[in-house]
Amino acid sequence: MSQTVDRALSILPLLAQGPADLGQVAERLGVHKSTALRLLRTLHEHGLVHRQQDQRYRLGARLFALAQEAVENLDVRDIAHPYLKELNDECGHTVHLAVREEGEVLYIDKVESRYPVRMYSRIGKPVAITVAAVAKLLLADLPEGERREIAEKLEYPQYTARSTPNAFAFLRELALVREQGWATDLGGHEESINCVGAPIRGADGKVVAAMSVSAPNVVVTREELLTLLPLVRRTAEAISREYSGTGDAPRPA
Amino acid sequence: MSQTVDRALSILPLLAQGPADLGQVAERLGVHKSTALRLLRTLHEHGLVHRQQDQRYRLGARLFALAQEAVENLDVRDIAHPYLKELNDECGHTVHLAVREEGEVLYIDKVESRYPVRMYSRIGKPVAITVAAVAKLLLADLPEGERREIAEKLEYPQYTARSTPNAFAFLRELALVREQGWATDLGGHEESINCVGAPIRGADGKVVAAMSVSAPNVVVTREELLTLLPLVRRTAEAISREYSGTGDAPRPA
DNA sequence: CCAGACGTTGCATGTTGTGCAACGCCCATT
DNA sequence: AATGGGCGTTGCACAACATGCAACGTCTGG
Repeated sequence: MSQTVDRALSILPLLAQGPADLGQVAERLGVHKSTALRLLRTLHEHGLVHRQQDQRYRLGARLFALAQEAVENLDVRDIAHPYLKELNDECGHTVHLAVREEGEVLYIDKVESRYPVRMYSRIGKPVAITVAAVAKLLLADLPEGERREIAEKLEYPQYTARSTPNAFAFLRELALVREQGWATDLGGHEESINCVGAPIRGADGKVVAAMSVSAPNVVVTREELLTLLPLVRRTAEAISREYSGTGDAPRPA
Repeated sequence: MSQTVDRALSILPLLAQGPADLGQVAERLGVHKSTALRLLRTLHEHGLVHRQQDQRYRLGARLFALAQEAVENLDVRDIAHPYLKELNDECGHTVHLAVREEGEVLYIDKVESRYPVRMYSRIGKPVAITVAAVAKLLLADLPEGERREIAEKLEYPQYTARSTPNAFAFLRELALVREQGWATDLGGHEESINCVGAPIRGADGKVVAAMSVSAPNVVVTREELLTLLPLVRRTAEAISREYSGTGDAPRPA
């Protein structure tokens, strides 16, 4: 919509492919050299473009700094919340959002069930890392070495008969979760409570958070809860798209 | 230099701090809302800016993609070569450049000594990973878990009496290298050859390559070679700056 | 020593970006 | 249900600003 800016921005993908000199930039933009020069100068002043000693232009460090700063200031919670609420509207159960922090997995958001029977959890509280669906999702994304290291250092409390018994079983579970792209906790923490969860990924494909839907047996059976899996996964994917800044105009309805 | 582009680019750092709506952008730019709108639209079309469902603007995925593409298409060798040549001009010894690739460390550039006595090495050839200064530099930057894993899988050929004897010694050496920011190989590969090396880092601070200066005892003693350390380190830092696109107008002389 | 290529500068032209004012929309308030 | 305010959006007249041209300076290679 703005010709000047449009031209200037067109330089960036061009330089991303590799260094180029003024003449090449001008030619590929279809403008006069002096025009290209002024655009490059402006980009340069903002640090988006760097001039190497052979006088050619390259993308500059500022671009990386901006990308990094943007990621740091991005709050998954802000972005995810409306989606979690919507999911809760549709299924009625408790919805959790969790992240990994310093070797623990913490709940950072929660939308309460509309059913009278609720499960115990608190925002900011570490989750039962060896059994919770969100914990499995977050750990499953780590490289194999780290997974093993963590799994071996953990304790495996037997909350119920279905709790993950040991590191070996946990690692096998993580491998499964990693492959299938979703996770469950079927009575592993409290005998009567089941969860299904899915991962939320950032622009680089790494898992940055995990969400899950939890419900007690008295409300829905294990099988009924599992029918929600497609919905949960779709929601997680929508949050991922929004979080990573991919795909525009989400649900213009 | 170009007002329109200047204004448009000023939006980016602003959005890096967090999402903002049209009014906020216009105000902080000091322009009319309609102007800000057109700038944002242009940025949006190029994918640098993303609109979330609450209508606010954020930095978009394209920014990350650009940064990533730029890094992938950056060739350390291209950038480093003139510096290596210059270093060789100043000290006369053989200069090497190496990178890590698939668990090996490979020489990717070399400037030959001007002295008649030369050391054996070939571009593209894997280096003696347990003793070479460049190998130590590249491995020392890895996270501790990976260092240990690699060290334990390596073999430790006793090229000379000074070769690294085993994984334990190697890990201790890597820790030292990591801490001091430079590395040596004092007769560990060939009894009569010594090297001093320094790391080359990318925009994110990670070591992307390593360089070293090598010379046989018959030309300079160990101690004399070590006096070159500051020069080697300064050169590596200059390459790092250039490679990461930091700091402008390198050596306008 | 000269020719060519490249980056750079100043300037006159008119294209293009600008601010204004008015509109439409959605949400919150009464 | 009605109303007001906030926000994003649009069309337009004006002139500011980006544009291309031509000329200059510099460096490199023949």
